[in-house]
Amino acid sequence: MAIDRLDGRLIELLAQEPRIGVLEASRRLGVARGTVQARLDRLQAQGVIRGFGPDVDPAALGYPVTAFATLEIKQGQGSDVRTHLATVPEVLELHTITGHGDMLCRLVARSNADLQRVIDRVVGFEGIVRASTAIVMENAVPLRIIPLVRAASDG
Amino acid sequence: MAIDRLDGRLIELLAQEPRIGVLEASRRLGVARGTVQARLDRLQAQGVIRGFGPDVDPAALGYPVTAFATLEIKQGQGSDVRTHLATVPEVLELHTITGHGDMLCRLVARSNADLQRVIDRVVGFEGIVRASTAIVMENAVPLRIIPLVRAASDG
DNA sequence: GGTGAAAGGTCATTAAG
DNA sequence: CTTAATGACCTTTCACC
Repeated sequence: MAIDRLDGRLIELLAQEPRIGVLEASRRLGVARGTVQARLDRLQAQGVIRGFGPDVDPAALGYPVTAFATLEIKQGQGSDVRTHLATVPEVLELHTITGHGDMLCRLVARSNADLQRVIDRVVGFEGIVRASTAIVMENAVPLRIIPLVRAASDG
Repeated sequence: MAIDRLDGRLIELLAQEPRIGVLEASRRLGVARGTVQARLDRLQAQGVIRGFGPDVDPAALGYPVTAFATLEIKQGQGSDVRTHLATVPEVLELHTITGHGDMLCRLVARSNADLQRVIDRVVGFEGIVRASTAIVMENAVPLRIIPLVRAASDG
């Protein structure tokens, strides 16, 4: 189940230089090409590596404002709220969290003013009782995974 | 600055099938190779596409528990807290948010019991006054970007 | 458009758990 | 004995000029 040292180094290498191929990776890691290929296949089969999709920056798309909204949901309306929020493009992710029918969602907007429009659309749904929004001022630690990979592979 | 319809379709295509090359992408989109290559170069130069790093699933690494912690920071200790949290592998991201010296961080742990260890390590720092943690029960909408890309390219 | 290179697959051999 | 790594070979496909 867990990944070993070589898996960890492979993931790190791919994260740092995504453009290198299997052959180049095998050279860098000092192992055979087939080994890298087998590891990659296994990591993807296990679901450790979900894919290699493009990493898109919302700010560069014109949405420089990020916010987190905590939503209080009316009993039994969770499913409807999920469906509703999934239709809002500015909702980048949504979690149900511990607490009395609470959800947490990540939003982006074109500006602070535009955030009002987004929030109105988000909470404009009968199942949502209350919403509390926190605007992100600085992304001190951008979403990262490498340190965790190191920890998981006892690197 | 903004992306057009073709950019949007290209990003979508790459998100759905990351393994396809420039040539195959040009066939699917019905445009010339050079066009796709130029668009890709421009999108990366503009920062819209940050890269094609591997998308790693923390759960598959053995960290199935996710939580969000809101931290209240002592005045003037923000920088030290950032440095401290950056050393904790289980801290996947950290934001400074609106509110009285507040930060929001995303954590993962091996189990609910292990979460206690992670939180202890996170808050075991003098600059942190108070911490409030919400455990994620269900990731109703996984982190996504395609709907926003569609909206940005008026797709 | 042509060409050098790499990806992806299969195989037998060898090493290690 | 089972699993994994290796190096060799092959064909298709792509990236670059």
